[in-house]
Amino acid sequence: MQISNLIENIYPNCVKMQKKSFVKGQVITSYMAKRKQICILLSGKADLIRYDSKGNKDIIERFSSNDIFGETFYPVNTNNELFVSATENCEVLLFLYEDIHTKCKANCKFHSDLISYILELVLAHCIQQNTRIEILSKRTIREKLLSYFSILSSKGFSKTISLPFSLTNLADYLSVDRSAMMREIKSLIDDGFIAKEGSKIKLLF
Amino acid sequence: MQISNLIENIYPNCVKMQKKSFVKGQVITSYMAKRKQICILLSGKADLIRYDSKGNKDIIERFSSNDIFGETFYPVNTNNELFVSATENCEVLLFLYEDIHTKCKANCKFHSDLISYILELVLAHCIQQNTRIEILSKRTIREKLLSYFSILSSKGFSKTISLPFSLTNLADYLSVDRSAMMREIKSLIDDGFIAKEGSKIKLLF
DNA sequence: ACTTTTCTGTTGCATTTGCAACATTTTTTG
DNA sequence: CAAAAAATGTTGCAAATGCAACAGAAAAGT
Repeated sequence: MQISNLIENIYPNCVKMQKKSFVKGQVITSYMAKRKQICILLSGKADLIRYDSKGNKDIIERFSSNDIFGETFYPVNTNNELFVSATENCEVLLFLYEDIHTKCKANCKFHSDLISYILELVLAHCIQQNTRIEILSKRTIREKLLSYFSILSSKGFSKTISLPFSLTNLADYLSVDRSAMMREIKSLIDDGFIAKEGSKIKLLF
Repeated sequence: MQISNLIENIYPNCVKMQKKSFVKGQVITSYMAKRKQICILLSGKADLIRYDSKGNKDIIERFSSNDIFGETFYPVNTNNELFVSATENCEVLLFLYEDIHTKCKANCKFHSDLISYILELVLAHCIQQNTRIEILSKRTIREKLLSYFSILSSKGFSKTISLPFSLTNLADYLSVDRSAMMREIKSLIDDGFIAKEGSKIKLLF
């Protein structure tokens, strides 16, 4: 299914959707407690951000093409402010959950296609979340690294993998201290579990 | 929306659904790589289980009433066997993703109601997953406990919370060693962050 | 009511981890 | 191209954590 087809056919006839562009650094949306907004990132990259009680910037989630986000997916209280900020130029589709949930009068084909499409995106999101939970559930950095590498390896059908992001970001994804992770990577190499050439990693098990 | 209404109206006219009962200990379903099954737990409790390479039982997820699961939500490879086992007597609704995704000929109301209902369940699931990720992302047991308690507190609009499961299960949910968690709970009490009476915990911050 | 299982609570110890601080290399940007 | 910013790599050290092992309390099963 092509989202671009859907958008052009459905908008503005049946669902109130907005397609907006944002430049790097711009705030795409703030999460509001009572609203139920859904956003689909058509292109670009963005971060879900919170400033904690001490004022530290906290990146909660990173979004790229075809990711779906918005307060509908995230628990929002009145006492924590969450917002999504573009880290690259972005194109975003914005609408409200109730506008797609409540059927249009015509019970039109595009409307139900849109719901199916959204369901598909959400399911893909679930799988990603479950993968992350599985990794975060591991008790040691070594186990986290190994299960992350294994998953990448089986996805790419190869014992040699190239990391999709920097080691700094990997440490964030695994939610561990970067220097401790570097130490563990070295130790994995020393113990003969992996070999590393630049950003390519070869699994030896 | 009442799922029971939906089931009685939709079945067996448009979507191939099965409503099955399982007794405690029975296997509800095994996750298969190519299939896309969706299950809705109508009543009872069940665990998503894997046996790791050493044969250790690994509880990946715990389901209760109105939880939605199945291989559609979880990354499945051919080399790891996942299955869902009833820990209490269960009633489960089973169907295939393609059977609801592909619209029925009649484009019937029940069909699209079902999709909306599933979307709602999936969104609830997403919020739970995001909550868990947020907690697992914390670096220390203390932070994990405090953020878990805070979330429970804001959900229940009260500084006094009662844990929804045993301390043993809480340690699993936080993915930390139980004895280390007990030590940290004691230390939180000593430092005046919380007070504890049986399974009730009072936040003092 | 008795037995068995699960849960709670505790401790010592070795290991892992986060933290801070730094030098070097690579990448980005004006 | 030069300057600034980000990423990589490394280390010492204190603190946090997992692990193992145990005893008593509570809950569940027969």
